[in-house]
Amino acid sequence: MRVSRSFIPTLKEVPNDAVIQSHILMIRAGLVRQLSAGIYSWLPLGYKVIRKIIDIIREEMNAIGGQEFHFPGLNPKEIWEQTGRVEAFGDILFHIKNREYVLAPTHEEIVAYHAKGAIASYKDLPQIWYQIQTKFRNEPRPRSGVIRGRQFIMKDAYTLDRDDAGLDVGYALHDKAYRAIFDRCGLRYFVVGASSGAMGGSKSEEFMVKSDAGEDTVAYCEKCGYAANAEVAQSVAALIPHQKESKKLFEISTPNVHSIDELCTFLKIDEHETAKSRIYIHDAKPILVLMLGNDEVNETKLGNVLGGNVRPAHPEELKEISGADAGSIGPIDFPHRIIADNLLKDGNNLYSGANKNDFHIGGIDLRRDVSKCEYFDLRTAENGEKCIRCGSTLDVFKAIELGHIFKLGTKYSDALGVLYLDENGKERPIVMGSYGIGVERIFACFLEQNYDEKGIIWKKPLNPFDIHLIGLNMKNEMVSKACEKLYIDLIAEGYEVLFDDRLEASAGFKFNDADLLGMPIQLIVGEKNLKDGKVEVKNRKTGEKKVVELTQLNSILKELI
RNA sequence: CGGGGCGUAGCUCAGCCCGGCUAGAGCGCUUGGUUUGGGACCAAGAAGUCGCAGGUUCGAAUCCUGUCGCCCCGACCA
Repeated sequence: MRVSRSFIPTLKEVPNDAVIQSHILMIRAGLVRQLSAGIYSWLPLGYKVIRKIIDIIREEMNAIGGQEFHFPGLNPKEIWEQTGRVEAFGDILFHIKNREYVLAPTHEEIVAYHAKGAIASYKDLPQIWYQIQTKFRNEPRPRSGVIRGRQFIMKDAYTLDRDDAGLDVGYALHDKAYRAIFDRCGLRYFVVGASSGAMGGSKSEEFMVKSDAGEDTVAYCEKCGYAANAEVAQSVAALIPHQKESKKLFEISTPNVHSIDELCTFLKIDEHETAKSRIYIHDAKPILVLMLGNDEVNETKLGNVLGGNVRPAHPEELKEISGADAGSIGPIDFPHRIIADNLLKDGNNLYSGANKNDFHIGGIDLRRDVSKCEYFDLRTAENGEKCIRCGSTLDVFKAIELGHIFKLGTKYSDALGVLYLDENGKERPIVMGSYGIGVERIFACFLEQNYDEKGIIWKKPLNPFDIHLIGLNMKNEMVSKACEKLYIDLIAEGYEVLFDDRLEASAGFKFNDADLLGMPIQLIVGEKNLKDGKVEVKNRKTGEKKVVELTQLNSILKELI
């Protein structure tokens, strides 16, 4: 492709709207342009990369027996009402104004609709159906460039099986395909497993890329591979030491002390000598949750421990329940259920609220004074704590979710009546799995992992071109003739070549554009070297430059690419 | 939806607080010329309903009200 005839609008300056690196680079390198919040147009160079990503996905999906579909983006609302998902999606679902249609945010309903009746026998199963298609979600706040858009390309796959054993097989196949896809795309990623108890033992795994631009927080152990969403991640943190002697309980006047920080300052004590109290309402009954020092209650873990409905108590409710307002609540003589974080186990000589405004109690020995207390893991794992599995150090960081595989079960088959006959002639619901990959997210994550201060650093197989051929002074006949020949020859050799044949652009301008666009190899053709029958080969990643004989160019390129 | 910021030329931004001539700069773009190994130089030029609507005023990019859009933080994320 000739630069002089291509639409590759590169930008010198950092666009106002872009904040994260991948977004900045996409816009600066002329890969994408924004149309509206969360809505992007892919420009030719960017779309070339999108197609390469899609090709890889398609190959790996076909390799596990997937059959490619193209389902409509426009769906009858009625089908979505039958599964209750018009309500479940709420404002996220786009509605068409002048007909009873919705824009599909995913396609479980449509898969189930087509499977119904058409798959009538166990002999028709299993099936793997997939598509690579545009999805629509009315995100309340699109952000981070193409990472969270209102319209995006998704590979979504669905398995149809007779039973859970079949589903296990389909799920494992997708796990394998996903690893192959992300490996081939050259991404550094990891897999977060989460067994969601509420779904009846259903399994789900998320494929994540570490990035500050991410929306999920995960805890990850490099050594053993333990990875979990921070909401559920477990860690080993030091218990507070049990002191030999427990003091007696004593009450202290603490006027205007409402937080752990204020209490520590007021009494000149360490945070680890205090226990913070929070009151929740669990199935209409109050419950006191005790945390060490300033640790926050992890409400996801709390919910998992308690089951049922859990919500923080309203400020107005606190006094009636405990006798005090927030800041003075504590476990001593608290008349309802008390649970505490594991770190407080065996704690003594602790300070906490007195259930009387402006008073705290010291000398609390939890074993002695709060004997009915139950202990659970209720805190959020923090960076640097020990891995629950292997004991080495946990990393807690932000991550981008690239893909998600999970076992659906019979939710949609039941709702839509998607049944088949088994060997015994008995009707059974088809067991489904659902598997998604964000195509643009692969793109963005690749950029997040492959750039420097000059621009993008592409590598096979996603690079839009293999070679960036740069004619330094195209008005010089020797240079232009040599470039034209190289362009033809390299293409004939099977390389994808971007040819900067611009007449006017100066050398420096072309170099900087080439570094920004980031093709793996730059082939620089200038008068000086050409006089000696040589050209310069530059490795974009290492910056290494070699002046080589034209006659040896082919073998050198073969080594490099 | 809550909090914050921004909307002036293709891009980045100044001007706005304190209203006043034909609304500016840099980059980019066009034409001519000189250049061509790390974002060249000279000369001439094109380009903006100052987001939109209403109001105040002799006069509004500037003040007021409303509205739309975009970005960031939070909430949300099947």
